[in-house]
Amino acid sequence: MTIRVLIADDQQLVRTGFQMILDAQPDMEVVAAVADGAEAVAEARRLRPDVCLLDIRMPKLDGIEVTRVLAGPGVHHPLRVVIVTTFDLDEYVYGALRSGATGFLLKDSGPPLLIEAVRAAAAGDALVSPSVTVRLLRHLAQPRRVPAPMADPLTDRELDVVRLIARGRTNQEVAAELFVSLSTVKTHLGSIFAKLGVRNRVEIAAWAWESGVVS
Amino acid sequence: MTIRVLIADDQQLVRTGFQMILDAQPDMEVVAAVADGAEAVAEARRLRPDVCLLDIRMPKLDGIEVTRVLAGPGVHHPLRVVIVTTFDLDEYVYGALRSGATGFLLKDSGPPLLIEAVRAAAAGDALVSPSVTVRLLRHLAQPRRVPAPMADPLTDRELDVVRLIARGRTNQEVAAELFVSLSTVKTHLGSIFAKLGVRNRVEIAAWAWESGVVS
DNA sequence: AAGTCCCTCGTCCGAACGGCCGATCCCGTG
DNA sequence: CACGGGATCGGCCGTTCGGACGAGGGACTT
Repeated sequence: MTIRVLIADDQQLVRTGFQMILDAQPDMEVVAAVADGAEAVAEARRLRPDVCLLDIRMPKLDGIEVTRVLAGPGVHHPLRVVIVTTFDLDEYVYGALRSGATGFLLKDSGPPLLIEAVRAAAAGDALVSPSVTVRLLRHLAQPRRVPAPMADPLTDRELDVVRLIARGRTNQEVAAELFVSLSTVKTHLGSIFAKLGVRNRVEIAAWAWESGVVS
Repeated sequence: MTIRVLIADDQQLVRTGFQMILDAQPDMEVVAAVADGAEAVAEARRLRPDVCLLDIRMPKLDGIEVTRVLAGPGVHHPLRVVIVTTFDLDEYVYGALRSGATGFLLKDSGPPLLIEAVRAAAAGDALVSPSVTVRLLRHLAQPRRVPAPMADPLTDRELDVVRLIARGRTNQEVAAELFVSLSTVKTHLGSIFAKLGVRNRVEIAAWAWESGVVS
């Protein structure tokens, strides 16, 4: 049962390099090597490989968009996709993994990791580059919400206001929902501004989301 | 610069197996191989290895407790710890990673993964077994729901505006940061209101936080 | 060449916001 | 009892926001 692999990268050297590494494995076979996202989609649909190695930076369609098409939600026969990129920017990582990728490799990874990533993807598992994984783990292991002990804590009433503000209510609506007058809401708002050290209601909302007051 | 490794596992065969694999690497050296958690702590403090391979199931102290002692928060000179186990139960995974481990390997992983995991840990990175990673990713990608595929998606420029708005910027400040006029910002705002179906900037912020556009 | 998006910019205007005063009431604590 | 803090109101004023127009240019598709 050989693993059939598709490679998509706009750099010729990368394509051939990956192909040589993978073809040297007895249980792997590169069935296509294309240079842009549109070709990747077409060939993937035609050849139905087990695993797709996709670069992020590609002409026409980038790797994340290709992933969304091939492995995203709602796809009937999703392919395993491993994103391979030079950049490890957070936006790429989360975008890729959200779009349905089952792997994320940096190009500075050695051949062993590439091979293991393909093998893992074929098995339905996922291998992520260690330098990226360490950041994912920090996000996972640090859900502790302690932004600032705040010298002057908000009162209960002020928190009521904060919660409604953070949901997009206007001062009028807050007043109505709390059964107080508009003036009262504005007074509370003033105290909140001072205590949080912010200048407008959107910053209150941002603080509320960050600190977990709303979710 | 050889990587000095400590192995802790209560099974003799596993210890020697790991030791043979790692000692075969030119850049690695096993400095100790112990059979229980108490010994692991003692030897780790005495020899100060670069990486510790810890089993979870061990007499006296289990691998997670050892990790907490050697690499947990508040430790002055934390060691890199890779947890190696036969079981991939979720409790173990999260417990291990929260306690400060920088790697999580299943014993069914091949030697290449073990070697890469040690190398990654020594470099301050983290490698997690693919079969475990895939579950971590699901946890990570799940809360990122897509409430509505949005018939009319935001353009790149509109997303720029959304991100700044969500951080509490005023229209003036957005205009300045994007090098456009106030009118342009307001026009974009209008499109965003229509597309998201919201009525004020705070609801934009709330949408941005919920959808993960900002974090 | 025509059409369609997207980005850009402008004006006018009413509503909402935020800052700054001050004020009353209640309920604790010292 | 006096004091302080929280919650509740009111008025005034300048700034910001948001809606509703119109309009030009650049890029891409047909």
